[in-house]
Amino acid sequence: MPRSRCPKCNKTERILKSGIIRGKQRFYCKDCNYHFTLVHNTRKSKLENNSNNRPTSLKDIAKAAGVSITTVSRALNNHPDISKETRHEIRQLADGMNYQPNIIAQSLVNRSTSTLGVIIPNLETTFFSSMLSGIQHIASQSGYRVVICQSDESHLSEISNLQALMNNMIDGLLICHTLETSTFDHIRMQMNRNIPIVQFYRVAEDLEISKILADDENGASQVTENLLKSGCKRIAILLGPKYLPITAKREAGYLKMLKKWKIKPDPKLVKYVNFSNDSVTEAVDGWLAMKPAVDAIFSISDKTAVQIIRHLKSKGIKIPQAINVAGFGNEYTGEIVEPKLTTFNVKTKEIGEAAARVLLEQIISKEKQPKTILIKGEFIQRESTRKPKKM
Amino acid sequence: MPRSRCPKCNKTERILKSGIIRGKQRFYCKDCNYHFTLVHNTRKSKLENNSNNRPTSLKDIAKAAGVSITTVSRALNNHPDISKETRHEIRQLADGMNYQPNIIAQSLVNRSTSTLGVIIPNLETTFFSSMLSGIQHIASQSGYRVVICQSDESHLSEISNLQALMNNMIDGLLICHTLETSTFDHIRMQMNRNIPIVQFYRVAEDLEISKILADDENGASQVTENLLKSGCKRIAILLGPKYLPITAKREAGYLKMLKKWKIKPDPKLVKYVNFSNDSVTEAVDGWLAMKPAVDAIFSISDKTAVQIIRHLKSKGIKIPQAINVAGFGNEYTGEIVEPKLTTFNVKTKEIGEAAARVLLEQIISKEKQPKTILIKGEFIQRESTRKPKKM
DNA sequence: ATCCATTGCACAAACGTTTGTGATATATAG
DNA sequence: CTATATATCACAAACGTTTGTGCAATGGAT
Repeated sequence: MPRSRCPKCNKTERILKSGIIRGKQRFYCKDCNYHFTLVHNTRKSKLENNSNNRPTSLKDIAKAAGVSITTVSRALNNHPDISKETRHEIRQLADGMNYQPNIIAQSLVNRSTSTLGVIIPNLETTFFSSMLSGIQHIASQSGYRVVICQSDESHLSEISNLQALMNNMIDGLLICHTLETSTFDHIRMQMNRNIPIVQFYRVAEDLEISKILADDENGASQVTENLLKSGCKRIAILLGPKYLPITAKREAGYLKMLKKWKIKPDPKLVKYVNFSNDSVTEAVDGWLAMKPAVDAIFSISDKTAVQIIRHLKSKGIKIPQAINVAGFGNEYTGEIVEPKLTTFNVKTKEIGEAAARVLLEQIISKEKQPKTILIKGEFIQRESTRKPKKM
Repeated sequence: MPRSRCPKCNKTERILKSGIIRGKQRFYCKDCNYHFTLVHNTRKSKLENNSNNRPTSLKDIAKAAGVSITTVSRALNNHPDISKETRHEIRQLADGMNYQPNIIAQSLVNRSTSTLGVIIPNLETTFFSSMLSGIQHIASQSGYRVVICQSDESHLSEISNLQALMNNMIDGLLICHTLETSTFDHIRMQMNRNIPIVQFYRVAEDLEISKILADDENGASQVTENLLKSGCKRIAILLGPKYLPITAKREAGYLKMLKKWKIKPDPKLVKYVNFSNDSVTEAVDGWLAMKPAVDAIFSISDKTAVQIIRHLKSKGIKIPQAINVAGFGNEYTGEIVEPKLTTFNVKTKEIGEAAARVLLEQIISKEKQPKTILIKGEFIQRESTRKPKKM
């Protein structure tokens, strides 16, 4: 039999039970038509919460200083409305209380997180990690944080990373696509959001966003030209998957230079591989069997070039006397391998820096006009190819 | 002459100007003692704001569905209070409106950002970037983002990065200290916050936080032992700066093994360098001049070991016939250099993974008990040292 | 018909900031 | 002394969520 008292009319008669809600008995006063639950703890023990070890907030400082939250906020942000004395006093207090502004709350109200997102295929090779390093340095100079995701060369992973990042978390995105990525609808879907996106190194030509490119075509031309100048006639070229813009660019540079030298390109000298060890050695062995003999191999990357050098050496083939080998990228191993690798210096760190700069510019200026930047590289003559003859 | 009407008493007499505030004239009604400014635009044109291209929020969905924000939130979070039908209906609507929850707002109310901070000396060497890769993979598996900072081996930069990250931005921190860092007050200052910190690779022994360590002492012992077994008598060791725990550990492992073999350590065989090229070659040249001759050099890192190999080769010294060279770390270049480098495989990626795992565990369980984990490595015999003799 | 339990939703506070604007005290001019 | 300007501060809304709890309708048991 309910002996509860109605909080409104203060009567104990005509009080009926009105169900159990979340484990607690509810009552209903027929007189004042009021539903209620018997609450013992007086509305959250908020005062005890005070001793909770939360970081100090503006509210804490305001209470300590005897001013309003507004005043504290303005004082710390040097707003002219606040007098020099209060400003100083509050800053002292804030320092004393070890105040650190809550960036999350700031982000919420300012609608900006000072954070850049980066999606990159991989971090374990210096080629990519140095790009990231460039990005990070530029970002940090402008007070931006960098959150990174590795796609591990998986298209699906790229998509899920993209979605995870674009949830209001970042002010801008830098992306270098995976080898698998040949469609770009996932990017298009995000382009209507107000978050600028910049592609770097591996880009999709037809998207209307900014791109930072390595000078692939010109680089491939330069490498090819140097091989030609050194007397090579039959230059094989090892490329990546056919659908990659990078592959197309380098092939174009290669062909352009052959044409300039009036050498008829031989399709058998062009092979497309997926970067696996086996596919590389298979391609090389194919060339070795050819007649007339191949006298130079131009490889898509330094990594594969080093592999080729080791493979040739294991077969007793002299480099560069019998075959010239050139790489692309200028990774550190190219300096270590013997003979030292002739290559093209793709300035990876500069690419990262440029990408970050372009992105920051777009974030700050809110300018949407896409921009394309080509980072020039440089040919590096080392020992794995013969020196060009004087012309 | 002011002809304004008081909004309160509706009179036009006895209205005085009362200053200019933010460019607008203010008035003062002597009758009702009321201050006011003439406002033309009726309290912010908020309705126009609606067409603003902000991302859809719960409020938008609520309005479209004709329910409350609470209901939408609960529907999308599968709260049992909401009926299956409404739940489904709202999810449809949300998908249609391309709703993405605002992570910032969620973070604010949940007091957690699902973000890990990483401070690492450098990203351009695979040694560190592979650690980062390990961290990133584990974090991403658990749905955590990773924000990175490079300290560039600068202590001051480490400190400023630390402060920048600890502002409520991250749920936990992973740090690998710089070479310069020998005091740890900046870490201690942050330990009372509720953000767990885990040190990896380069750690401060006396801090009461979790540490992930490479098996330096044991590794150095193993390398030394293998050199001894191959017949070396005078093993020189190149170490980093003296105050680094890593230096101490490796020196200890080296000395321990000498003692076990009853070889009296020669202080001249131990040198401390700062990793610069010059300091390394200087140390090596010093050893080369010694009598009795040094027959093995054990180098603090693979990078310096490769340098040493190139230096010795340039002097025509045969490796390993005249001098054995061993490295530490197992970087990729060790496989490329000739002769291939004997080294100790510090499992960098595993260190990163373990660090992330320990940190995540602490974040989730709120357990504060520090944990120390040793990641075992393995000796790798290659060509730059003689094979151990059968014992 | 009366009482109670369950279901399904809404209200409002809270997270920690920033910021537009109101309000008071004081200074200055006439 | 009166009328206006300035300096300094406070109020309250807003950012987009989550969540404790209130309330009404429905249905079942007595």
